[in-house]
Amino acid sequence: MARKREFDEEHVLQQVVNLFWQKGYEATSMSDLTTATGLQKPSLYAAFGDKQALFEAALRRYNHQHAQRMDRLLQQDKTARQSFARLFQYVTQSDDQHQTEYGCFCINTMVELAPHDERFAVLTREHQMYLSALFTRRLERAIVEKELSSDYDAQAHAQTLVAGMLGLTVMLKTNPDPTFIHATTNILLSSLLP
Amino acid sequence: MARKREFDEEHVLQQVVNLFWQKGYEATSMSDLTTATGLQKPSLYAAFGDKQALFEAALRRYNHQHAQRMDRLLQQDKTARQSFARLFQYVTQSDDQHQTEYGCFCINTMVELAPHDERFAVLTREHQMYLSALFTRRLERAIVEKELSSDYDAQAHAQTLVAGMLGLTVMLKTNPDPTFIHATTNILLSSLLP
DNA sequence: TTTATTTTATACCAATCGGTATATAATTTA
DNA sequence: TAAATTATATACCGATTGGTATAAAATAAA
Repeated sequence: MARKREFDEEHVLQQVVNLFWQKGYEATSMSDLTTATGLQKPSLYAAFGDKQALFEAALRRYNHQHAQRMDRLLQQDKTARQSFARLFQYVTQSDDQHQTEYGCFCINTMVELAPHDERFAVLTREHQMYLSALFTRRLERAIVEKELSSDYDAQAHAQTLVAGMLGLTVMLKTNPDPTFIHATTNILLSSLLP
Repeated sequence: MARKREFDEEHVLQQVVNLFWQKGYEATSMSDLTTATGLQKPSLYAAFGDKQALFEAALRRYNHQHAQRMDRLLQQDKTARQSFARLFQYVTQSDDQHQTEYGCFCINTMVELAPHDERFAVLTREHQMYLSALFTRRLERAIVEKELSSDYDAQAHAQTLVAGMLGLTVMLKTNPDPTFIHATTNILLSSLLP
């Protein structure tokens, strides 16, 4: 055979995620990516394809990790109310610098690319649907456990919680008064998880 | 004096709004703007300054018009419930092609520029605060008119409605199943305007 | 009409964009 | 060790980026 790769694809891809997450697609140049990863352009192109393919690989990786994180957050507490309180707490006051500074990579892509590229519309929509399914499952469990009444529409409320999380995430980008975020979170939780 | 301008600044600026609204800041080139407006670059630079100043002028124009439209929508119906139903209807099913295709120019800017440019963070935050104030006023009127109970927290609910509208607007960019949008809208209205 | 002033149009600038051809360095199989 | 194969590094490509110098065209006041 031949020479071995000198870099770890997973590690490099994570650095690509962080950069696209922070700056978006258009504002990130291939030069930015070479300096961030330490690789030269031919290595990046050989390993991932062109800029768009690289972005897509990064987004897929992010979505996978993000979904896992959301699921984990929802399983930590006994009640759905506590679970979603923890989830909104994570979204609005995470220690993770990327989460608070740059929001959600998938949401950023929904705004920047989904309206102009059907492939990214599909990719981001599927992630939202997946989150919605996670939320629904958690709410259905709460119905079984008698936390919520049996006529509670788990799916509709799950979708609304996703939309609320989405709105809060975008709102955070303008550095609003924390009381705004607090009040909104409290109303969402108390109104949607009665 | 001297020669007169051959173009109408307001008309040109509206075309600039439409282009930045559709494509965002980075993806819109000065060449795109000259072809869309019919002006040459020196004319654009003389009238509005550089690309960033032109974008800011466009966003200010949009925000002004958007705020007026939101206020008008909220005054058309007798009840707050009907008013916000009409507002969400406008956001999710407007005839206006720009509204449905490209969402909200201000929200797009919150995602693309606010995290990296404090000036746009301020500009977009102030618009959200203004909308929140409009919503609050409408809800307070509903309290006076006995539609809502006197212990209803108008401001907190207004902020939550803004966040919900924001989330729905971003969600729409992925072309989700209309039943998703319908369900979310209904839950938001029934939960936040009891 | 002359003069002063401003807008317009053309052409151009260095810098950067995404992407690649080429050649050298490295490593494995034979 | 020799041959084959692959990754790397350098250098480069045409196209486009935001922005401007220059000069012609047009219009006002004198």
